[in-house]
Formats: sequence, C-alpha cells, structure tokens
Amino acid sequence: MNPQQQKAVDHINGRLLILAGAGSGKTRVLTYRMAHLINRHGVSPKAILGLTFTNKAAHEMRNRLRALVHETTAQHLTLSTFHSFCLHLLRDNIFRLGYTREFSLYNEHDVNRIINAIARDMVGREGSMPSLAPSMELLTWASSQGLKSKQIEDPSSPWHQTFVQTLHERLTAAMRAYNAVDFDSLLSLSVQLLEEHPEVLTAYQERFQYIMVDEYQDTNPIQYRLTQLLAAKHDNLCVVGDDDQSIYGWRGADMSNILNFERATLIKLEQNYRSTSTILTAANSVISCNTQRHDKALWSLCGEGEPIEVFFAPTEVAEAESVVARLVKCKKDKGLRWRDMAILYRSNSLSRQFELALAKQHWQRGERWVQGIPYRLYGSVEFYERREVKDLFAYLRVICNPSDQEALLRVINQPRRGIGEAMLDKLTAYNREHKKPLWQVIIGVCEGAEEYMELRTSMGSTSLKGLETFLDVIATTEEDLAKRPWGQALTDLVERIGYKKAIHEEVKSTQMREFKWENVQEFINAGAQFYSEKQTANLKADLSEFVQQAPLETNWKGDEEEENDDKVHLLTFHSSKGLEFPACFLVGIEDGIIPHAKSAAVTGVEEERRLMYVAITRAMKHLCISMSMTRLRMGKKEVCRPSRFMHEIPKNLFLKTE
DNA sequence: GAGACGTAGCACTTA
DNA sequence: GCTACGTCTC
Repeated sequence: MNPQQQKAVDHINGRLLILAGAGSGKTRVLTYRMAHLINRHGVSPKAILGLTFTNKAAHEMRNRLRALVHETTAQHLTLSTFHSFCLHLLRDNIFRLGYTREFSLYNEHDVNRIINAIARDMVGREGSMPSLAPSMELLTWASSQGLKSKQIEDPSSPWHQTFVQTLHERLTAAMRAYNAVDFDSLLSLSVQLLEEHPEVLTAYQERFQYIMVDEYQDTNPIQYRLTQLLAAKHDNLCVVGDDDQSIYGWRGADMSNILNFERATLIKLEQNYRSTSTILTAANSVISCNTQRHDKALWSLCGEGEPIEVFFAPTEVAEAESVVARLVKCKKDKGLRWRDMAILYRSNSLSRQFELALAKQHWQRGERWVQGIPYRLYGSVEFYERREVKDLFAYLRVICNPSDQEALLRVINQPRRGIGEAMLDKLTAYNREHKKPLWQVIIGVCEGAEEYMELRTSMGSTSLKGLETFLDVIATTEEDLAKRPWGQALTDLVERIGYKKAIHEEVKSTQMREFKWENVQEFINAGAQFYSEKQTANLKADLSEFVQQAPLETNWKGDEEEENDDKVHLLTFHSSKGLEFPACFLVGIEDGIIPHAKSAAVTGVEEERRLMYVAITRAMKHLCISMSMTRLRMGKKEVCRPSRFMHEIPKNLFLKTE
C-alpha cells in the first residue's frame, strides 16, 4: 500500500471520496478496506454493502477478498451490481407496490418492442410510422433520471413532447399490466419503495452500516438517491471513482455526483501501477484539456518505456492489415501472447475490417505456418439475447407470470402454429378495448366462453387450433416442471414444440444450426443446474428466480474460461474500461469517429475526450495509434482527418511509422 | 380472398 | 431484427 491507499483503507467512518485514477489500485484499496473493517474493527461482514456496475467487478471483488478474509466470511458480504441488489430488494418487497414477486424483468429490447407496438397503435394501422429513434432516446433518458410522464420535456418540439409523454404514460401502464419491470425501473421502484415504506428503509439502513460504491462517476440521479437513502442512518459511505473516466453521460450518468460529493474526506490515488510514463504523459495531456474535472495527474514508476507508435494508412483495409502485421511482430519480437494484445475502437462497426484481416493473416505457430489469428470479439450477442434462448425463456416467463404479454406474444406463434399477425391484432384489440389480460382473452376464446364467442367465430380454424396447442404446451410444461427435474421437463418442452425442426427449417448454414442447437442445450443445462441447486417446493418462486436473473447475467460461460484462451481482444473504448493490456492498438482515431460526430451535440466533446483518455490508459507498455486517410461511409469514399485529440498529445512522444 | 409464411434487402455511436 | 412484397393454403 502506498500512503494514500493506506489512508483510504484506514479511514472507515463518515463520508469518503476516493478519486482513483486509472490503474491506481482501486479494487485493491476497496477489498483491503473491507477486510480491514472485518479483521480490525470487528464489523460483521453482513453489515457491508458493495455496489458495482458490472457482475465482473462484483465477482472480482469477492475473489480478491477471499485471499484476505475467511472463505465463509467473504460469502457474507453483499457485493453486487446496483441492478442485482435492487432485484433482490424488489423480490421481497414489490408486493407493496402492487406487483407480484413473479414479476418479469424486461431488458431494453423488450421495452422497445412494446414502445413500437404502442406507437403503431397511436399512429394508426395505415399511417406511416415516423422514426422512433429520437423518442426512444428521450424515453430512455427520462427513465434514467426517474422522471414522471408529465416531467418529460422536449423544448425543440411541443408535438414531440406530447407524443413522448403519451408514449411514456402508456408504456408505464402496460408494464404495470404485464407485471413487468425494466432495468431502469428496477432502480426507480426500489427508491420509490424505500421512500414510501419507512419500515423497509429502516431495515436496510440498520443492516448496512458500511456502504461502498464503485465507479461512482457513472451513477445516475436514481442511483444517487438510492445510495443516499441507504446510507442516511450510519453515514458511512465510501465512493470510489474517477471523474476523468466518466463515459456514460449519454445514458444518464451524472458527473456532478462525484464532482460535488458532499461533506467528504477526499483522497486522491495518483500513482499508477499499469503504464509507462510515456503513455501516462500522453493521457494526462489529453485529459488536461477538459475543464470539468477534479485536478489530478497520474505518475508511475514503470519507467519511460517505448514511444507511442503512430501511423496513417491510405484506406481502412490497409489500416487493419498494418495493425495485424504489427500484432504478429509484437508476438515475435516482444514475446507477447495474443491475449496480451487488444484492438480498441470507438464504434462496433469498425471491428469488421480487423476481423477480416485477422482471419486472413498467416503466422508461425511452433514449426508450422497457420492461417487466422484467434480473436475474441466483445459485445457480440449475449447468451440470453440469442433468439432461441430468449424464446425458451419466454415460455417460462409465461408460465410464472401469465400477465407477461411481451413474452406471450413472442412465443405464441414461435415455432409457427398458424397464428398470424392479423389474428394477434384482433386478440390484442379486444384485450385493449375490454381491459382484459391477453392471456385471459386467449383462454376465453379457446374455452368458447359466452362473451368471447363473437371473437371466436371470427377466427379461422387453423388459428384456433394453434391457440389451443399453445395453451396445452404451457399447461403441460407447468405440470412437468412441478413434478419432474427441470432438465427433463425442459428437454420435453423443446421436443413438444418441435424446436429442433423449427431451427432446421429456418436456418440455412449447418454451422449456424449447430450453434443454435448448442444454445438450446445450454439453456436446458442452465435450468437443470438451477434446479439441482434449488429444489424447493414452490415452483413459481423458483422458476421466477431462474427467469429473473437471466437478463442480468452477462457472462454465462464464465469469464475465466474465456480469459484463459489465447486470443487477441477486439473491443470498444467503452467496454475496455477497467481492463488493461500490455499492447493496445487504438484504431480509427479520426475526427468524426472520435470525437464522434453525433456525440458533440448530445454529451459534448469533453465526454469524448474522457473516452480517449480511457482508451489510452488501457495500455501498459506498448501503445499504437492509427488512422486511415480515407474511409467508406454509406458506400461512399470519404477523406478523413486525424482526430483533434491527436494534437493534444506532445509530438515528442510519437514514433511515426509507415 | 384473407391470412400465413418465406424471402430479400437493409442496417452505421457508445452498454 | 424489421419491413415490404410475392407465393402458398384454407
């Protein structure tokens, strides 16, 4: 521990702000501080709460803690993401707000589908749909800020303001009717619950005597309120972050939370243990151009190291090929493994050229020449997001929460069973007009209840049969899950709906088919494993727990397995935060890409500069920055200029190459 | 002929 | 993944 780190560990009471620069040992300080509280001050591990933004950070913290305290002690701390913490809080208490414990958890994609449907209904069947992108953006913003419908503003267009307010109102009503909660309302409902139910708040306040928040610069107003509420009694709130690494303003993070943290002791961690001084000088001089920041400068004892390599390529293809050639050279000359190297870019679309170049490249493995450098592309579709997985989860969602109309519509005709759009329109129109849950409308139609006869007779025999089959699948699966091991019940579900055949018919390439089928198997395995760990008597409670945690679980296969693979990393600047690599290649460093043309108007150039800062500070020893002089955009060749941030790095740090 | 379904074309900031 | 459009089926 350096003196500042030690001070942060020892300072245990009251409000503490730790400004932890990139690579300054932030996680180390946090975990030592937790261990210190337990070992030295006799604090119960159950009284400690650590909130993070990613599962990875939470796992990492617990893992490191295992080395410092007893294994079982480490299990007793609450170390989780904001979202997962709120999920558990709501599971126990959401009944107080009129939802049931089996509520469905929607991700942004689910919500967008609902918004689309509402907008379609508002515009009318015939009317042409305006682009919903601006409205979606405003809605997302509103929910990250915890706004009510009437508080949503769009100064530039009164019409749009009203439109979005109405959308928001109807969306909120729909979510309530579906007994569903999205990622943002996971947080806002938790705050609402704590504010409206003092007995719940008191219980949480009394339990958590020491609260620590990681990546505090990324908190939004709701997360701010949540931490304030939880910490109000004991006031032992320690927040850690780096205002210079605040790169999520566009999704509602409010930097003033860290800039104006009240009544706090301030400790700055400025010694960097990651990078050479050359890399840090470059990073410092870029970030010092920002005005809104706590003043600080990173320094390191890692030595000066190599200069920063810079090159211009004539085209994006040439840029990718040059970068890949340098990877090979790094491996050969510096003895780096593939996994020690990363290609970083501002937007996902830039990855394509590099994937192609990596696949083409020949290199020497041992005695042999082989083609294709192995790589790991971050930000590809998460397991839970894959269509087949999402479909199967949707069946389970319908079983534990039949009000979940989004899930219902997703699988009612998947695989196809003859219920088309026209029929679904009729059903949902009835559901809206008569304010009956869609699920009940379907049951009513199938059973031929009096009030549904008119609707029933208007439907074709194929559609009716399809509905009956669907209801039967749901009922049988529910019975199965209640009395048999889930592994078997889920296998039967997949069999019953003929999913293998459906995949076979729908997907052309053998490789893709196999991939999808593997995902189905993986889904069944996940269910079987959950069942073997749980096995309580209450099916709905268990099933809903299984279903609810899925969207929050981002790494199904586990990071460790992936991290041990020897592969080059390809990732965006955003997803690189918190990581480090011996060699980093920053590509496409051109004006319009970074700073991004669309960003200036939204979150301003300072956030883009912070993003550049984050990217630079990922590099430990070797940093290479590249750009292309031309680039294809929408099929047209355009001339590019180097990013303005390049001019903010002292020239003497550069080594220009071809 | 209505409705279901298959196919082709397009997508371009960041989680 | 979404939309528009052509073809197939009840």
